[in-house]
Amino acid sequence: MRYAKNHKSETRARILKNASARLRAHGAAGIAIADLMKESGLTHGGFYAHFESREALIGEAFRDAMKGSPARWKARADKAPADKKLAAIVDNYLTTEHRDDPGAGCILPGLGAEVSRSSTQTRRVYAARLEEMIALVAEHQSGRVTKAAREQAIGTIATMVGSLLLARAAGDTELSADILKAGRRKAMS
Amino acid sequence: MRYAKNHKSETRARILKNASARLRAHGAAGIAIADLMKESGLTHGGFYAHFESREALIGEAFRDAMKGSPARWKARADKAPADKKLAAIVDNYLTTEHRDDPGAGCILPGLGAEVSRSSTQTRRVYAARLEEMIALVAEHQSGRVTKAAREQAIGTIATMVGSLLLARAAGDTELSADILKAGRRKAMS
DNA sequence: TGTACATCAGTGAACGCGCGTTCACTGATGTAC
DNA sequence: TGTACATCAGTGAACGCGCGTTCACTGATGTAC
Repeated sequence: MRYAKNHKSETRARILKNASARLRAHGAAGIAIADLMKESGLTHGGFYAHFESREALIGEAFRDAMKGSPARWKARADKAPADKKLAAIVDNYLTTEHRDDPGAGCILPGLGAEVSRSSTQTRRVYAARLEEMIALVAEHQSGRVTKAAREQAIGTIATMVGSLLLARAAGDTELSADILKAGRRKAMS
Repeated sequence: MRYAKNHKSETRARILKNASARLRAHGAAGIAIADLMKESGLTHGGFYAHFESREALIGEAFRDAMKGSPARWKARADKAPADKKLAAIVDNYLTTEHRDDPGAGCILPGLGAEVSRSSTQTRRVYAARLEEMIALVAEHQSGRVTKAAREQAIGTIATMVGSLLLARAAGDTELSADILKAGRRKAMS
């Protein structure tokens, strides 16, 4: 064979990873096949050897991007001492780095609006991941996962997502720094 | 004259109003000239008698949409008794009606992501309107507009926007209702 | 009062461009015999 | 060992479609003289 055994699956994974970053940074409209393939070191024609269609790719990229946030949150919490797990999640979320690099970060602030216009299946994926995040925050915020803890966790996540959204729109300004700071405090309250 | 004196300006205002609703409901990508003109009762060719370009229209529609939220918040607060002005703003924001009709509502949850990729001018408009909203909330939340009151107001707005974003993505589900409820409580806390 | 011309909101065919998708082809390696 | 053929990831020209934009034209009214 001309290529290593796992060559094709690696190429596919590379395309998917790039698509996932583009999705987070620029939304679905930011995924143009020719650009994406060029970024992945190939020409546009090769795309269809890996994916059924642009639409199918976006579906997969979305699932991939949605997996990222709960995974990163869990990793942050695991590394922090027992009494600082929630703070670790919040403080790593509302940073200027996360604000300025949406392609590497959470998909919720950037894509929430697009999801609300998407298929039922897409929204189920969204809801399932969000529930994971709620459970994770509730666990570290209240110790137990009661109804009240769930409500509090949802409020915290909504504050985090809203703060990042507003901070990103405000760009690199004083207002933006104020938003991140206010969001951190409100989320933990 | 074939038309009333203010006929042209009325037509222009109608196109702009429809564009503003489309912007909030579907983002900039949701504004297609032919569809927009059809909705406004005209054919696509007439568009350029009113606007320089699609890009120019989007800029104006954005400014129009951004004006809406602080205006609506102020109207709600003015109608409420002195001790319930903040609650009036929050409770009217985090409703199923607002969730299900983005075209008539706040532009922040839906368009924040797009704004972060826009021109400096667009972002200045955004920042200016957001400051108005912060001042309005701070006034009704803390009585005075101190630095601490400002921080608290920002947290409240971030919670409102984040909750609406998540609730819209979740659609008309139990989770969505939980988000609206948790958001109302967190925002007021 | 009548004629010729200007005005102007709106029409709809046509153009050009970007982009998703298709498809015949390439070129390197594996396999059959 | 050598020859013919299959395989398969990737190439790049070409196609078709949607959509923003242009432009010659319409048709009703106003104005000049």
